[in-house]
Amino acid sequence: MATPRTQRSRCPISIALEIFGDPWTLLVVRDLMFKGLRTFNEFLNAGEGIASNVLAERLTRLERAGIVTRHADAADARKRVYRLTRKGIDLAPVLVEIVLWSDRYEDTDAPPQTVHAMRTQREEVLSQVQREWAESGKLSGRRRR
Amino acid sequence: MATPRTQRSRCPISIALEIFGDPWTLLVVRDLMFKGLRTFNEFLNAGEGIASNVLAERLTRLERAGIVTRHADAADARKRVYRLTRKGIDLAPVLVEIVLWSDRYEDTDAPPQTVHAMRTQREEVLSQVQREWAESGKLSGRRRR
DNA sequence: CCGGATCCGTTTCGATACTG
DNA sequence: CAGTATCGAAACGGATCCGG
Repeated sequence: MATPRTQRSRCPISIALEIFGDPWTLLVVRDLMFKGLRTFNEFLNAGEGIASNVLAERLTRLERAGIVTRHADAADARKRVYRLTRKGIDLAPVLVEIVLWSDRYEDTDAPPQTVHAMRTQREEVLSQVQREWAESGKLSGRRRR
Repeated sequence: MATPRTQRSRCPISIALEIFGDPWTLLVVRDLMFKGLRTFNEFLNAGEGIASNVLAERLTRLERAGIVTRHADAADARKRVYRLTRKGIDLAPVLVEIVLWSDRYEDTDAPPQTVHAMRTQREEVLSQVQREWAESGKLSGRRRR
C-alpha cells in the first residue's frame, strides 16, 4: 500500500521522506494551503492531472500522517472537506522556501506579487496562513516543543 | 531516461518537482550540503541504501539541472568530486525548514544541537553554509535577481 | 579500487474505466 | 461526489561487468 520502499536514513539530519519525496503529496498540500482547495474534485480538477486513485491514496496517506483531516460537509452530505492540521500548517515555511527557490531558478508561473510578498515579508505571509486556518476551523493536533 | 512521468502544473505557485518530488535527489543534496559527502562511493555507502545506477542517474540529473558540478579530484585521479553550485547552495533554506519540520514532528535522529542552531540562529546557520562553500571552491552559476 | 553502465526480476505508479 | 479495480508502463534494487 503506502509503505516506504526501503528503510533508510540512520543519519544525522533526517528528513521526512514520506512527505517530501513525493510530487503528488507536495502538490496536494500546496493546493490546500495556498489555493484554497478543499474537496476531492477540486483537487482532481485543479489542472495538475492527478489520477483519482493516486489522489485518494495521497489523501489517505496525509490523513494517516496527521497532516490533513477529513470532515463531512455541512451543506452537501456527499462532499468531504479536507483541512490542514497544525502539523500541516507548519509545513508552510517549507512550502514558502520551495516557492521562492523555484521562482528564482525555474521560471515558474507563480503570481509575481505573491512571490514578492513571500520574499520581502516572509514572516507576515506565514502568520497570515496561520490566521486563515485558525479562523476557518479548529485545528487538530498540537504543536510540540 | 530521466524525464518526468507526466507534465503537469500550469498553476500559480509552481514548485520544482524534479528536485523536491524525488526522495533520492533530496537525500543526495542533503548529504552534500550537511554531511560533507563528496564522491560517488561516499554517497553509495552513506547508509541510505541507494543503488548505484540510481545514484548515477540522480547525480547526472542534478548536474544537468545546474545544482551540482563534477570535478576531477586533484589527489586521486580516479575519483570525482561533486560540488554544489550557487543554485544548489540556495536550496539550503528549504533543507533547513524541512529538517526543522521533520525534527518537530517525525522523531528523527538529527543531532539536537544542530537542529537547535537551525531553529534559534537560522540566518547564522545559512550564512555559515554559504561561507563553507565560498571558501572551499569557486561556485559556478550566478544568482538571479 | 573508483565511477559508472547494463541487464533483469520485482515493485510501484498512474491512466482509464468502473462502482457505491 | 468520492473513491476502487484493473492493467500496462515505469522505476527500483541487486548483481554484474567494464574502462581507467
